[in-house]
Amino acid sequence: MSETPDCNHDSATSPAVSPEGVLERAAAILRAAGDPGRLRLLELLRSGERCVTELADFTGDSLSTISARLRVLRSERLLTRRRDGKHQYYSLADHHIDELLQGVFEHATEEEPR
Amino acid sequence: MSETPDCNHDSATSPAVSPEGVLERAAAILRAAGDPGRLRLLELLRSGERCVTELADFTGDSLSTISARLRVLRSERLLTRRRDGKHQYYSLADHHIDELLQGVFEHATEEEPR
DNA sequence: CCGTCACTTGCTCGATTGATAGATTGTCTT
DNA sequence: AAGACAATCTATCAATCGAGCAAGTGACGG
Repeated sequence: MSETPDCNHDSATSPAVSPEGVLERAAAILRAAGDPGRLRLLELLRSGERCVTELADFTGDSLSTISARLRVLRSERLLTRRRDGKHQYYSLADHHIDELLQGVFEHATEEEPR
Repeated sequence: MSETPDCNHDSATSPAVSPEGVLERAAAILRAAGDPGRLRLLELLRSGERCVTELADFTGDSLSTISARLRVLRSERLLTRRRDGKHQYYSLADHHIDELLQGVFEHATEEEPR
């Protein structure tokens, strides 16, 4: 039973690892952003707050589709919203999100052009 | 047909938007990283290259599960691998990935303790 | 208060995903 | 060349996801 693995990674010592909760949280954020439809919304919101109808106009998708996407993003706290009369104005939750988007887009841009 | 939406976002002018390809690429990266199992692997690899068996040991998952996760990450070019004898050593594809992970974990850590 | 505009929610359906077992390939060691 | 070990591949299954439609809610405007 006692394994003596052939593979001698000389007790390479476990690297520090995030607690389970943080990991789940981080994964949830990434997954929420990891859909083209939702990512487009995040990108649009980088330039400031927008209401649902505006976003639907930009993307050409139905109101209810946009609303559903926004709900996912908001449930992972990537977005906040604010009501003004009939309108709900959505915006990025904080500057971390903005930086994250910046980073991903840079990376995607520079390896894409091939 | 000509709509005069009640909503007067005074021609808020379309924000600049990434070309479709970049958006898809960015979403694919995020989606690949957006799974707790895969994200854990990425995190482990931040401290240097590891072989599949090592990773399986750390996480407690089966070899074939780890291999499948690594495949997804590699197919999105978040990882590279290098063979050395019987072993395949995986590592992060570049420093952008490392920075991205850093960013996400910071964000997840600071809002988690709620 | 009644209608309209701006969204949101509930539901169903087809598509994608992730885990797992088992067969297979590749690389030493002898 | 045979056997053992490392890793990958294939096929299957359940679970989750995203789109779209239809019905529901909330805030004005008359």
